[in-house]
Amino acid sequence: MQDKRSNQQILFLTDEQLRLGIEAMFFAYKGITIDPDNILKNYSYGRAHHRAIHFINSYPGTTVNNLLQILGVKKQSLNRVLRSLIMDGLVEVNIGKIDKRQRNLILTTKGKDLENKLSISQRDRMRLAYKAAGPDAVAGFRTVLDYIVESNGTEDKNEIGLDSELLE
Amino acid sequence: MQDKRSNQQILFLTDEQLRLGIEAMFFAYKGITIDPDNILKNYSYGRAHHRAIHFINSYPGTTVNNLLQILGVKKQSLNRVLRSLIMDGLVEVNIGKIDKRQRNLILTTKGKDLENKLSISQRDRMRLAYKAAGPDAVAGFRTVLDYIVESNGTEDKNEIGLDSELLE
DNA sequence: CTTGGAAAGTCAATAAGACTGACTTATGCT
DNA sequence: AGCATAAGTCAGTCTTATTGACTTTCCAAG
Repeated sequence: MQDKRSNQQILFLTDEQLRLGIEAMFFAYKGITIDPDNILKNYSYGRAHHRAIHFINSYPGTTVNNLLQILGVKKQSLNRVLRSLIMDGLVEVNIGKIDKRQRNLILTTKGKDLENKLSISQRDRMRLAYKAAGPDAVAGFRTVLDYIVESNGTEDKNEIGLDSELLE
Repeated sequence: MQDKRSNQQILFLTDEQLRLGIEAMFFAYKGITIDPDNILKNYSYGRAHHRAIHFINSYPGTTVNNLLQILGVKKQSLNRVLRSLIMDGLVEVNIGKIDKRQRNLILTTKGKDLENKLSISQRDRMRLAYKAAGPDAVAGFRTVLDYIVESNGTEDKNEIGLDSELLE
């Protein structure tokens, strides 16, 4: 019996290996949110504000409904966050050119400044890890993450569309 | 100029690449928590209960202080969660053999059953991603995660010690 | 053997973030 | 004209986490 080993063992898919992977995700996720969390305290903002700022920056001109789908929260939750960001002058709201019911969200200069401050702290941490791990490990890292995300089904990251036409 | 490319480009450490990595972490973390979250609803438990169950399972006989350090929460937060798990018969508390002030926490059979139910749903998802990505990608995945976790400083995952001597 | 400190547990008040449910306003589309 | 959609709102609830203060039990050093 040469191939007595199961496929699981060959691929290191023992329960213990999987458990360690899950645990590593937990600690790593904590790691990349610590710095932004501390920065946000000075603004009386929380992680919810960060997520909104992050994705409005990534998809400028995104609509409220798009954002709701990306973040996976109810509009009442997002609205409270969005309202404070708008009132504080970090997010600008533009009535949709094509569909006037829609609101296209973009970051103001002030909003971009905070986004930059937050993402720099995260990127610095990621950069160190990427550099230490090397290009091949990074490629594998991204591959596995993408497969995990894919397994969320197509309900997420679906139709996020930049809709850049709507902006101008 | 043959080496006009910066090291960043060579290692794919552009801001955009880093941003995508951070975003992938967000969606992947969401992915591996969806199934447990849904299961926990049926027990009127939340993610905090899951974390407690997970780490008591990983480090049987861990003390309350250990758990507080691992989870990074205040004892008032943990206590509420722990109390319900103890009252529901999922966690057993044993007075420390060496230091009677300490409480060593272990899962009961009932607790292990729920832990298993929760971790199976997560492992299934991880296993699929691991299988699809292949062994090399998995190795890289773990390498990068470990470096991110390391950058948390030594305050985390420090002195988690199983203290198995304390158990019997 | 006393005293200071550590481990655990508790009570109370507060806050962020998310939820459900119900409802309004404005606009698009048929 | 009438229904559906996008957005916004009000109200109430829940979970998780926070700070602050305090008690009980026990260890350990003087």
